[in-house]
Amino acid sequence: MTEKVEIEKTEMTEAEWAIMEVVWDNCPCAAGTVQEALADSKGWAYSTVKTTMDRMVKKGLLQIEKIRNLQLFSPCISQDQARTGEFRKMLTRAFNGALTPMMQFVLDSEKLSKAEMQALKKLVEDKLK
Amino acid sequence: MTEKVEIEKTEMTEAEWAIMEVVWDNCPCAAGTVQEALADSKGWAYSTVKTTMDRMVKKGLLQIEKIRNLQLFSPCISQDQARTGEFRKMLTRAFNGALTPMMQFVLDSEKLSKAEMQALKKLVEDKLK
DNA sequence: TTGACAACTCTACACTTGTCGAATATATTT
DNA sequence: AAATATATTCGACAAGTGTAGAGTTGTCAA
Repeated sequence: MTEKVEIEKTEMTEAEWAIMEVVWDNCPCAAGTVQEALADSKGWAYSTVKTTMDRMVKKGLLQIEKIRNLQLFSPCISQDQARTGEFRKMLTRAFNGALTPMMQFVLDSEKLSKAEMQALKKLVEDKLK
Repeated sequence: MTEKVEIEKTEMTEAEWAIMEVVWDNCPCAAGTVQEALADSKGWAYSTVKTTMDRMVKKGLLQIEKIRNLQLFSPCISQDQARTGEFRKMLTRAFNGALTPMMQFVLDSEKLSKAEMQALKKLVEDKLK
């Protein structure tokens, strides 16, 4: 018998990502909370945020738990899952999925500070032990 | 006097990226060439490809050079620029722009083979020299 | 009970993207 | 020149996204 594995799509638009971040940090959280948290940076109206969040529920990015009359949203995917998704997408697209060339590219093109290089070196060495 | 620097948006959809790759490899190149190159993987009609490419011209991703009645497309941004764009976007979104944490995450979550780790180690060491 | 609010639902609209088919224009081959 | 093959141009339409006002409903203090 074949297990049905749900592979969650973690594709998110900028707006969705912004909302997601607030939800990750304040889970579970109401639409109003998100709206307020993003007021400065985005200036979205309540209904804008709410509409987007409702759509995110439909897409399986968020879920709602209703407490009496209040809707509390929580993420359906962890921040790490989302990070992995973003990373993978970038890797696939821009480097054909190949890690080493990607690393090469980063080392060559992003000008890492000495400190960053040292940190990285340590990371690698520790990992190899 | 202030120089006006055009910062090119490298945002691309999946479809656009696929087309871009063909153009990078066959520059300058006609819409038909792209359509044929993607026939197997995408199965798009000629007009689908052409419409998308025209839109890409409007967005500044491609440019057209016309030879008699034939339009030859070339990229306005290099593959490296696009790669950098993708990478940066991922970094900003998922890691708040911080490189070292991102590296940490990759080392922890992507299961690199011994060989990849060795390769990476070498990359870093060479860079540090 | 009556406002005043806060939260939610509905509807809308413009723009982008994915996808083409049909009509035209141009070139090439009999 | 007529027929054939190519390219290009023009809509078009459905989904998805950004963005939000207006109306409805539930809640709480006076």
